[in-house]
Amino acid sequence: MNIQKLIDKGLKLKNYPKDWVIYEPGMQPRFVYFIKSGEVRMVTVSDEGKEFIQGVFKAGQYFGEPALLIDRPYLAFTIANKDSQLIAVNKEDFFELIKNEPDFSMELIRTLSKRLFYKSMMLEELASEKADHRLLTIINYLLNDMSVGESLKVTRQELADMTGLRVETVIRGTKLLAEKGLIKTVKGKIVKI
Amino acid sequence: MNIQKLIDKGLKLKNYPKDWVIYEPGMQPRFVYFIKSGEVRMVTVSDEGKEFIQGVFKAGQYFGEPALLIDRPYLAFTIANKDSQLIAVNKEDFFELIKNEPDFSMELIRTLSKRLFYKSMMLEELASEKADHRLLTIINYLLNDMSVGESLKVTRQELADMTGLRVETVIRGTKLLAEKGLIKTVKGKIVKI
DNA sequence: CCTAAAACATGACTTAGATCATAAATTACT
DNA sequence: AGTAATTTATGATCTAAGTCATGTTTTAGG
Repeated sequence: MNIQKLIDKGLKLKNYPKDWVIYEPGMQPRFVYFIKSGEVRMVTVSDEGKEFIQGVFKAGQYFGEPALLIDRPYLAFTIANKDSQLIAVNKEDFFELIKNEPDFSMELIRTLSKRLFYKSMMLEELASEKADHRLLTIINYLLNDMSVGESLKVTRQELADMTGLRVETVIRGTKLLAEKGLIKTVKGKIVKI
Repeated sequence: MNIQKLIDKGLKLKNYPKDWVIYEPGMQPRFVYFIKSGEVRMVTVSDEGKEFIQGVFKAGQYFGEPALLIDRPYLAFTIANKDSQLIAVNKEDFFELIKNEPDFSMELIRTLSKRLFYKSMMLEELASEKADHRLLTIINYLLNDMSVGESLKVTRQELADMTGLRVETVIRGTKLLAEKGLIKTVKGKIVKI
């Protein structure tokens, strides 16, 4: 979906400062959010306060549709990772979009499929694989759309929050993977080879 | 999607006996499968042979679209749980369906959203919660669309394969949950209250 | 450039759940 | 009904990863 199109339709941009909570678990979904600029993370938090990163969304992407489409309260927090500009599209407008923009409908199906694929992969990992395997899998996933020499700009804590592990375990794990030559690190940063 | 409609279009039903493997990880997706009758389970298997149930599909449902839509090899096995009748719809026909049956497109979006929702919930569980919490969550999920007094017809092993736990852990866990009154069991069977 | 904060590191100890082994209870089948 | 196969049950270890405590290094901001 072209963000400009939404703006042309008269939808308003809104600014969200870094760390702003866009929505919370339990809230009834009213909008789908399109990202003009910035970055948003979607996290669930367990009773004991442990965070799990369900996804990260960047400029050009949108989030919040599944809950809206099946009419169930959100189950995650979405929080601005950086200062961000979003367009909140309400239910009716979103359904209009699906109906009247045939390309969008197809694009949405593909997007949902991609996310489903990622979640299936992660589920298998969390259910069956041990720490190092899990770690290697997301690292490779994150490195996938990067160019050789580039380094991952995620912290060990974030890797922990994506894998359900603890920082210490991630630290020890990356070290081990680097020793085994399965990943390359330069001054602690994980680098694409 | 109405299965009858597909049959009317001239698509052929095919029989799959119980335990038949419909597709395997690594295969290039060519079809979306609609279930006329029977039941299919989708499982991933780790290197050490541990199975994880990604989903169970029943009559009227379809499976295999995500991989097809994003053109990536399957990552799970799909296996007939019972003798089943399926219709394999090829890529072109499936895209036709999306384009020309406006209701189907919307239905597909909803279906994908629902599955995404379930996977997000399970990811949070596997990443952050401990055994008993995980157990209680799927048990409640499974009990959800059942009527009071009815009993779950899944084995402890299947619960284990849905939660990433081991049978023994599931057995001890359900016992504990029953003692705490969080679930009700009758002769080992978990019963909806 | 200097300081504070964030991120990374490492050792010691604890624990939830896996693993292994063995048996009782159900269920399914001839 | 009787036997085999599956499922449930339970105790005894074992171990990967969590937890806690205390550094060191890197990064960011004035």
